[in-house]
Amino acid sequence: MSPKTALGKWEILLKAYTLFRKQGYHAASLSDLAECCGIRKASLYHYFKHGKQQIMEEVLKYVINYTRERLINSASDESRSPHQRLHRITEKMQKFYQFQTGGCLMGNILLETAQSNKAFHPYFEEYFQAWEDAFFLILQHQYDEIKARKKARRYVREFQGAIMMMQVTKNAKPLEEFSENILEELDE
Amino acid sequence: MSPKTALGKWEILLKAYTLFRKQGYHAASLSDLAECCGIRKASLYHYFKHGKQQIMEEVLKYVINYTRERLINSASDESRSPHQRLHRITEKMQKFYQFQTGGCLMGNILLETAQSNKAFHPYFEEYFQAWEDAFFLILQHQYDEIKARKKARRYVREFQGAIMMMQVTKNAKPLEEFSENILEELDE
DNA sequence: ACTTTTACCTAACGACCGGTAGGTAGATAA
DNA sequence: TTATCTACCTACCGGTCGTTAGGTAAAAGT
Repeated sequence: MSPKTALGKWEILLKAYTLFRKQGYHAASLSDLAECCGIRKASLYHYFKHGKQQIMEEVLKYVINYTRERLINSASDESRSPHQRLHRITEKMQKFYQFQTGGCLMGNILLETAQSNKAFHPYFEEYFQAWEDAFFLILQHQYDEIKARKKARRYVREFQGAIMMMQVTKNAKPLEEFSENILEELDE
Repeated sequence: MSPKTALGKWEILLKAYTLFRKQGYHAASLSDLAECCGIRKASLYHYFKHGKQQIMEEVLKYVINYTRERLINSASDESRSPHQRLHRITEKMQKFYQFQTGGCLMGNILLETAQSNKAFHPYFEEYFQAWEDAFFLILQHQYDEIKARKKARRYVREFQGAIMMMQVTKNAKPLEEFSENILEELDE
């Protein structure tokens, strides 16, 4: 099916993820992407017939899946206590975002394109809803429905704010402080 | 000094503020800016000899000053109680960001350029520090120094997260919920 | 063996980017 | 009155953008 050195859609998507996360949607060019994939710009259209926007959309889908399967999943681990689950999830977040130069792709692209590209909007909704649901799953055992929802939304706000502040402080302290903070709170 | 219809640096800066806030740094072009100022692109260089980056920097300075003077200032009003001050500040935030299509310029440009343009970084540091200091001023009377600082940093995270979430929900609820939340908390 | 498909390539397109050179009409200063 | 300065202008630069057309060699299917 493929010639010897076939690169595959997957590897391009991974490179695109990193590039878009660091550079943003507009500043990351298809030439840049092609170069760091070791192919020519026009070849990108073999895998992505609809160009840059399609690549971005597929990266957004990938991030949603990855987040669900690798970051958020421990929220529904019924064999552990709420505190254990929250601890596990903050641990994963810290490990993940510690090395993601440029922070959270979803937050970055959201703020860059929200006013100009409505095509991306459904992905943002799904992503942040997934985080809210994850926190809600943990909190619903300790609080009533309304209070748990409210707290979950607050966690999402603070989580994204923390990743934003990491771009200012240039270290992981904002996310650490967020983690400590919500773990303490659950003990009260 | 000026010909009849002189436009002035100030009006250009205001238009640039709105354009950069809505479109972002890279997507907002100098042609766009010139057009919505009613002048030609090259004329922008009369006021801003160093081009786009200088315009952005002066917008960042303007936002810092505006924020200090119009939004944050009530934090140091010694004639009011901490609760009154916090109420006043959240009120102003809501009135301001309700109509700022595209959210917070500082947050938007921070996430878009943090990895590629170090020239803007000092402005981001100053801006977010100003917010933290404002919250700290209010909180220092109720809590010890360390706890007040921690809480102030948390408010900044949640505040920025709330404005980000406004881009997802397309309404002002995240910021409202944040305001309710910190006001309740101060009463405890 | 022959055909089709895959995974690339080279070359070029028009549009637009930020930025520069140099001019000009009108207001101001001497 | 004359000289200077201000606030624009037209015209253009090289470069890069996303995108398209059309080719090619090798692998896969029949």
